[in-house]
Amino acid sequence: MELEKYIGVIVHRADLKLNNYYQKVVNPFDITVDQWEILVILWEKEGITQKELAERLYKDQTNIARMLFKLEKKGFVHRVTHETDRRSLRVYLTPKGREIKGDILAPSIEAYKKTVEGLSEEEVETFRRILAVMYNNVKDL
Amino acid sequence: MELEKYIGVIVHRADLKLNNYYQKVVNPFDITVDQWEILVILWEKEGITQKELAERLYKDQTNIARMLFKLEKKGFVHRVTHETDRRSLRVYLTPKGREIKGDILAPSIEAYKKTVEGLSEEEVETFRRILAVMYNNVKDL
DNA sequence: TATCTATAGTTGCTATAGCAATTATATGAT
DNA sequence: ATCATATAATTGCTATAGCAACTATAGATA
Repeated sequence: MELEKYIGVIVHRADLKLNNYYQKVVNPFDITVDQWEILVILWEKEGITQKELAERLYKDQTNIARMLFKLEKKGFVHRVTHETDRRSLRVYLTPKGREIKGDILAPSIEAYKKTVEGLSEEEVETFRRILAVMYNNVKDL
Repeated sequence: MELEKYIGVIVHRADLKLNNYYQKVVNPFDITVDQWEILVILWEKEGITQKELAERLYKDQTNIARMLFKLEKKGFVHRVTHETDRRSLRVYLTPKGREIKGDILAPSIEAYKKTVEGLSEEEVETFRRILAVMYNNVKDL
């Protein structure tokens, strides 16, 4: 069977290219795409724990911790021990972290539009639906 | 804009899950998914250079070199200096590398079938087409 | 209360991704 | 033939992914 027939292969290639492009979009803000994902969640709701952040982003707690460490080092977030559970850390934005929210939205939406250029809204929806089916097909295997 | 609307975000999540599943499929053969991709190409044609392999797989030459080093260490491939261009290395399979071809095909096809379960062949084709459009939309940005 | 178990986070390890710089070899221009 | 440029591969660096092991704290139970 040809390599390009495998869904995993073509999705992986597309993922790399998409990530590459999105990285260029957020580069001016001195963050990575994954760090941007964390910020998107925090812009919506601060004070959640690392574990909650990991669950919300479907990412490994280990990596969330490491990304937050970098975001903290760069001055975008700070972490505070949970008042009633001293094992947990609550994550908050710094002024610098809140500041870029407004600047990053327009280029983000622009990036989305460029991604789906030439496709109808219906096609994009179809794509989402099929991708979700595939995701669910393999997620517990 | 919600995180899950971004194509890059959902494709990335799907990619991780797919890779995770495919890794489990090739685990019994002591290779990674990316090493499997290299082997698929070599099963079709041996003696190509690392550069050609990188181009064929749309991967970085740097990483191809490192993956081949690991495949060589594990005894699946060996590399020979090109006769007329001593900068290049031709990659060949070892008997061990050829051997697993037959054993890995069935589980690979099985994995494909599980991935597209519940989808018509037409839906999968639509998915491929839309993914290709998105890929081309961002590949040179 | 003492202990056992579960949980949040961290550290260490290995994998790929991709970029910059380096080395060795080829090739084209003078 | 010599020198400048291009190319194949390697090395080094930083990023995420994910697993196992470890630490500290919470919560449940005897």
